[in-house]
Amino acid sequence: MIGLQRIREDPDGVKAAVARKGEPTEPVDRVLAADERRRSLEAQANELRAERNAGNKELGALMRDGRREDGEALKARMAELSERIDAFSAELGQLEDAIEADMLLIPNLPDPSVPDGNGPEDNPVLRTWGEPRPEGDAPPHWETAERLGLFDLERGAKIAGSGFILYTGAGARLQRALIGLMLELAERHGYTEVWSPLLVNAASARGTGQLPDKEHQMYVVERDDLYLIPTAEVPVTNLYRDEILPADRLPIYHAAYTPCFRREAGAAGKDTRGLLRVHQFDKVEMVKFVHPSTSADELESLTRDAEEVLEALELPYRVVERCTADVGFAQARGYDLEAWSPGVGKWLEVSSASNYTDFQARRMNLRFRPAADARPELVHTLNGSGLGMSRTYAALLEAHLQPDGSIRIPEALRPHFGSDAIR
RNA sequence: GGAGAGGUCGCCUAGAGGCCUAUGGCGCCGCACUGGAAAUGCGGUUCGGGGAAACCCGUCGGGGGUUCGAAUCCCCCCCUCUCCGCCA
Repeated sequence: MIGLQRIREDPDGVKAAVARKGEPTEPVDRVLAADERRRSLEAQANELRAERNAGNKELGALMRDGRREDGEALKARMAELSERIDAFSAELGQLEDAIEADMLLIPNLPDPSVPDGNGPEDNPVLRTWGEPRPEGDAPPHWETAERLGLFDLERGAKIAGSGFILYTGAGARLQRALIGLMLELAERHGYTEVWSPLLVNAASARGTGQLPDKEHQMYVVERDDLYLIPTAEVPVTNLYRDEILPADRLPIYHAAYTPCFRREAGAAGKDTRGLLRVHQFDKVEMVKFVHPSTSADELESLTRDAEEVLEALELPYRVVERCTADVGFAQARGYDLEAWSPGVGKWLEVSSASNYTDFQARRMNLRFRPAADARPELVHTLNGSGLGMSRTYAALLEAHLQPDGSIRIPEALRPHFGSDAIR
């Protein structure tokens, strides 16, 4: 959610920013009108409430003094007053619900620096690292994985369905090694590890912005009103929901390894082979809670932290900035890290680092107190993958394939994997 | 899943239909005293909304209800603790 204040002060600026993201601006107009009406109604209702409070106080005194007749007369007047207040409250309640519903439709405003664009193809490439192998220099990862027995797609599908990967033997160990390395790097970069629930309640899903707009992406446990997390961002960002943090607690960095569950509804037919688009994948996520004045810099260092994972894995990658069409609904700005996949012939998105500014914090009512006697302010939240496992895994199988058919395990991964190659 | 006890302003706590405009303590902030501090004293200290301000309104886990009036009574839900059951 963005601030109502912002809409009041600069409705045209807000609408222009919303339009840059390709989102509808009608909710902004509706909020503006409803807010004005709400304030007028609230002022009137408050006046009546003040009158009732005073009257009831007087009534209490009359009853104590035993002046029953005066009391009964006042009581009748008060009953009428309450009826009028109820009528106001009912209308106010409706208005507030309408405002709330529209506010949830308004995206975070893109940072002015975000480049314009119509889709991912317009994301400018900021830098490239490493020496990408020529396309076709290695077979697609699913062929190598099958040859070396690293996963069993058919049995995974039998157990749960297509898109649920069963890793086997060295393939399973490689998965675990990657998780271990990523957590080690995150810890070295100052992130405190958390190990979180994999199901969240509706309030948490709403807090980070999965509800209401991304409900179709999540698996729902309807009976218990819980959601399987699509990313660790959801539980970890909600850690401090409804809290006021002392200023000296900031910045807070957390990292978490979790599986992620995504229905990928609407993506049928896209990237169906191998590990490119799956319903369950593993990920180490980094989450930051920071002072608003630092969030721009924090996004840069967060991105660097993710890049270092790719460098440790010796995987050539590039950094792109997401353009207006590709910046998420809740995000103000962000970068994608894409690892080169010579077998598939594509740059695979393995990490996404984003600044949510105060958008999630407002939804979550997550604040900090700048000074002991100051009013609370919203923190800024950021998150980035470090990294998403299945695509990283795919890139690794292709980038490190040796002429003899083995997979070279990069130096940094060896202590976690236990040997220097998969043969 | 069953039974019981609870949930009050950062923490502890009083509160049992109108003297609640929510008490007291701790902590915190300001001031005084001090060379500086401690101790002490005085004042302030939930969060949100409206207003230029004075001030007004809401807020006692959440939501409904009863009532002229609810922290207080009734109903539903959530959470915590204890015991029982089941179980890795």
